[in-house]
Amino acid sequence: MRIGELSRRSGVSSRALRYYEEQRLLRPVRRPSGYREFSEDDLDSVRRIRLLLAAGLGTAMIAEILPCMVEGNEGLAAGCPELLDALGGEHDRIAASIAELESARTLLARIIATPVPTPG
Amino acid sequence: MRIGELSRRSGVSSRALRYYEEQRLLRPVRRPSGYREFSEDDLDSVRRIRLLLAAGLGTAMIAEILPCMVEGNEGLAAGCPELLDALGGEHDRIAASIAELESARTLLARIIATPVPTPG
DNA sequence: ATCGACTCTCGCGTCGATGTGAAGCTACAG
DNA sequence: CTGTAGCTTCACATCGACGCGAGAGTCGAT
Repeated sequence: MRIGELSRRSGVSSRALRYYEEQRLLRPVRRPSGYREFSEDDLDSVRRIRLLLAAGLGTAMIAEILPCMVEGNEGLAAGCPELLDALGGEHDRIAASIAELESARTLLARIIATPVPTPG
Repeated sequence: MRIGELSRRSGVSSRALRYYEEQRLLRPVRRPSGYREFSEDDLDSVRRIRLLLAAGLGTAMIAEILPCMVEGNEGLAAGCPELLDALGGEHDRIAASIAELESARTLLARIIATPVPTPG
C-alpha cells in the first residue's frame, strides 16, 4: 500500500511515516516512480512504534528493538548483550513512570471528588 | 529559604524554579536585595508541580490546579465549573496513558524474557 | 489529454521545559 | 576590605517528533 493508505489505516500522519523511514524504523520498498510501498506488516510496526514512542523511547532505541519482534528473537541477545541492559533500563523507567502517573491520577481524582462546600 | 536551598532540597534546578515563578506556579516574596524568599510550603508545591508536569500537564493547567490544594478547596468548583471538565479530561488522559505504558512495559518485558536460542 | 488526488523531496517552523552563559549585585567569612 | 559563593536579569540555544508549504512528478479515471 502507499503512504496515504497506511496513514489512514494507522491514524499516523504521512509526515510522521516519512520521518520513521528516515530514522530507519520502517523500510518500505520503492516503486519505479519513487513512491513508497508499505507491507501489511508495516502496519503492525507502526503501532508498535507509536506505543514505544508514547512510552518515552527514542527513535534510535526503537530502531534497535523492532527487529527483535519480526523474525524470531535471535537477533536480540545474539547481537547485543548491552541492548538487553538498555532495555531493562527502559523497562524500569517505564515502571517508575507508571507509578508517577498513578500518583498524579490519584491527586486529580481527589481534587475532582472534593465535595463542593454546601453553603450553610 | 533562598532559591539555592530550595533547589537542593527539591532536586530541581534554580533555572526551573525561576521558570515556575515566571509561569505563576510559585509566588516567592522578594527581599530588599531582590533575592527570592521561598516558604516551606513551596517545597510541597514544587513536588506537586513536578508530579503534574511528569503526568503531561502544562504549566498553565497546573497554575489553575495548585490553588485548589492549599487553602481548602472552595476555589475549585466555586470559581471554575469548566476547570472541572478540564481536570476530568486530564484524568482520563492520564489513565489512558497508564494503560499504554503498561502495554509498552509488557512488550519490553516479553522481549527481555525471551530465551536465548540454545544452539543444538 | 487532462484533471484531481496523491506522492515526492527539501527545508524551515514549532512547542515547552529547561540549559547555558554573560554581566553585575549581595551576603557573609576572614 | 577582599574574596568567593550565591543571587539577579536577559536572552539565545537545545532537543525530538513532527507540522507545513513550495515546487514538481505520478496515478487513475473520464
